[in-house]
Amino acid sequence: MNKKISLLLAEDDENLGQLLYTFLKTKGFEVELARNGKIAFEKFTTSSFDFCIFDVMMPVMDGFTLAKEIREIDRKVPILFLTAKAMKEDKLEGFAIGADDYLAKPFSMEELLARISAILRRVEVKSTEAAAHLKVGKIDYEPELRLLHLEDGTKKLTTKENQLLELLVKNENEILDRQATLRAIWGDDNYFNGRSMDVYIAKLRKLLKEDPAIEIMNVHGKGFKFIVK
Amino acid sequence: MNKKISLLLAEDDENLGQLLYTFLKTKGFEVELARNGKIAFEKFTTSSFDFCIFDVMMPVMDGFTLAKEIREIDRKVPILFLTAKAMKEDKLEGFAIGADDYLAKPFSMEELLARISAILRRVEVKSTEAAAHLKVGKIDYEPELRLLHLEDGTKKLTTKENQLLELLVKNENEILDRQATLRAIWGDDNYFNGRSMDVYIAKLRKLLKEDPAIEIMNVHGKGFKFIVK
DNA sequence: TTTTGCTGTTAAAAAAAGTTAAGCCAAACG
DNA sequence: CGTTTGGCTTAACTTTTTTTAACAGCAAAA
Repeated sequence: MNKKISLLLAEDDENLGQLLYTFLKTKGFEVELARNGKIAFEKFTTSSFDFCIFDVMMPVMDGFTLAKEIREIDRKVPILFLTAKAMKEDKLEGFAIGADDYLAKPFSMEELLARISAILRRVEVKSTEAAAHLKVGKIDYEPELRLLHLEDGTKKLTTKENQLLELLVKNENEILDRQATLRAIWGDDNYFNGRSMDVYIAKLRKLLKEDPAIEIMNVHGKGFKFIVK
Repeated sequence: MNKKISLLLAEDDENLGQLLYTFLKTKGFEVELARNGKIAFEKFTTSSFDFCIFDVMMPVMDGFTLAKEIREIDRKVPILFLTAKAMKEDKLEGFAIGADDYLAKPFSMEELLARISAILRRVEVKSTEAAAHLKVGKIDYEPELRLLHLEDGTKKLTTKENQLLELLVKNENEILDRQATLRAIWGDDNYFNGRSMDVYIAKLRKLLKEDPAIEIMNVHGKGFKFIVK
């Protein structure tokens, strides 16, 4: 699916650092861990990040100084501070620098995640997608516009046709689990929705049959597999 | 250059409401105060706001419900919750809905202001570039003036035409939920209003058809999607 | 091999949406 | 006042999209 969100994490405490690193990784972020502000700043300047999480108290270069430096070169990247003390002055200083949020230790992982999401949701919106064209064999497919360009003209896909084909194509050569797909598109994997899905598989096969290199293969009891030879 | 930032404040407590209202006014915001969620929602649908501050506990319609309704029609507007209890579950629920921040009573005015600023800074960058002003190819739309400039003259939109088009444009490339839209514009999502909306969709399509890059796409059972290719 | 469950396919039914026109009501006009 | 006008809703009919039904075929288990 979408590109992973890259996250710069600056935390000097080994334990907490590892914990956060692992947690955020499992949540699907791409994470860089820096042990102090200086290292973090170097990382920031050499590659690019979508989000920053900084501990305030760190050796060599503290979180505030780091944030100030970064704000000089990037006015927009969201920054979230972690701090041991919930001191109001610190808090205000952080916001003044341009913090986006502030989390006092101890905090729960859930809460951290919730805050990251809250901030990212808005920032992310526009930055994404540039109308991805999927070219498979003779076929040119634009999921965003629900268009399937075939040899004999362009077919406008219906909502369901498009959702299903998009999932199939995005999981090319992998098994698309039947139940998971039903839940994803129909919301429920009951019998009738299953039959409905089979009907749509038949429709897609009919549409795609002009390209013999493409096949929607059934994996009995498991799901379907979109294959390009 | 800058227009005042408009702020929707939903707070049932008379004292706190007045206090916040006055404070925010002096800080240069344009503030609307609503005594409960229902009134707030009506205000939100009739005029437009840059920022929302909602008390969680309110009669008639609580802050969470209000936020949910608003998120259906505006995925981006920042929402900050105020609550008497600093309960973690509440907090998480708020973030899940798409809150941007969360402030537990009692809080200082300074802190409130700091948080508003922190959130706005991020949002503002985008909103200036975006503007509620659509200019695509031949079409130029001014929602505030209800004017649609086409190749062959300017069309004055009616109230409903304008409300619907504005919502569509503001949610460009995203699904505009059918029911939420009905509640936002018609106040009720019954069958007849639904048909009425379909009639307006047809009208808008007819108006916009001169620009082939624009499409109002239907997402069966969900709503409509305004697409600019 | 037989049975059972899963899938392929086509057709019919149902639901949602597209379109056009008629009806209704309130504000503006004569 | 009666009439016109504009905006919105309701109605009627059409088309599209999705679901359900029916039956045939095939795969795996018994």
